[in-house]
Amino acid sequence: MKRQNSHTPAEPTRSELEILQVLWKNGPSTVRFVNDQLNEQKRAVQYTSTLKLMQIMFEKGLLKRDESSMKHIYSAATEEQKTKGLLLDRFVDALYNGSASSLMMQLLGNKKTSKKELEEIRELLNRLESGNDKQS
Amino acid sequence: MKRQNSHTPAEPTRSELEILQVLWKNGPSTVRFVNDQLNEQKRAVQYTSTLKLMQIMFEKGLLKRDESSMKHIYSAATEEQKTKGLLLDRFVDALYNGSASSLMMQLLGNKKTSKKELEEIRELLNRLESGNDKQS
DNA sequence: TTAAAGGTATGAAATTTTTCGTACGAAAAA
DNA sequence: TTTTTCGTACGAAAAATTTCATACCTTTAA
Repeated sequence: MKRQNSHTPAEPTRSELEILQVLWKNGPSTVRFVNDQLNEQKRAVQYTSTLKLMQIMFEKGLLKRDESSMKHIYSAATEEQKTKGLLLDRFVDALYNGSASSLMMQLLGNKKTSKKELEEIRELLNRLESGNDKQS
Repeated sequence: MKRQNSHTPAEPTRSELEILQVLWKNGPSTVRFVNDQLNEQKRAVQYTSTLKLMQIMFEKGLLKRDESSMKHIYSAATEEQKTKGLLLDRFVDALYNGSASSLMMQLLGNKKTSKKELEEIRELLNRLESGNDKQS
């Protein structure tokens, strides 16, 4: 039953991430709702498949749920930013040896980054550097 | 035997990516070499496991190989930048709805981006913007 | 009160990914 | 020549992920 190592936080799989996205976007929801969203926005999937997966995610600690009513209400156990940040870190480590700037090179090299996006990024940089200006 | 849809390019799995990294870094290599690298840098894994995976990757078209000698020499079928770029695109789409700047926000918000990296990114931005300075 | 609709729980099948054992051939060392 | 070493091929087990069928309970409508 090996599943979680405490030092390696929950790692949502692709399918699990889809469910998380629905919950992050729409807030606490029933399985029915999540399943409908998936079918509308992603692909055909059976109700019980979604149910089962969400139950598993609940067991893993990826989701919380309110069982007070018969219709359980599920919600993401962790904030969107936190989880995505974790995944991003993993991704950067796996592909770019942990170097954020390497990833940037790649990202900006990919044609489809607009001038507007570049400006947003620059502003972000400015804000960051003024925010921790103390020392080296 | 469904495996590839032609419109969805080969998607290396986590383990496959590790092997690709070794090949990208060191150039065409034998299974033995790749396996040694994995054991040194990643985790204990049996020779035949690496062999098998590399054979599968060869069948999938992820790797090429030179069979002229008894010791087959494997190499990555696609360039590092191309493959990583593809994975990055997928990643940005899946998590940030395709928005590079959203990803950046996240990335830079994560505490552990060093000052040095921030500078590198800034320089990169400067180079990019001077490189296409014409108009909005 | 019965039937229908809609919910959860659960076991298991189907896939995919990962790992390893065994067989066997070629080359190198004894 | 014989043995040992080092390689590939291959089947299949193990694990992880994803999907679905079935059972059964609760609520609502006939």
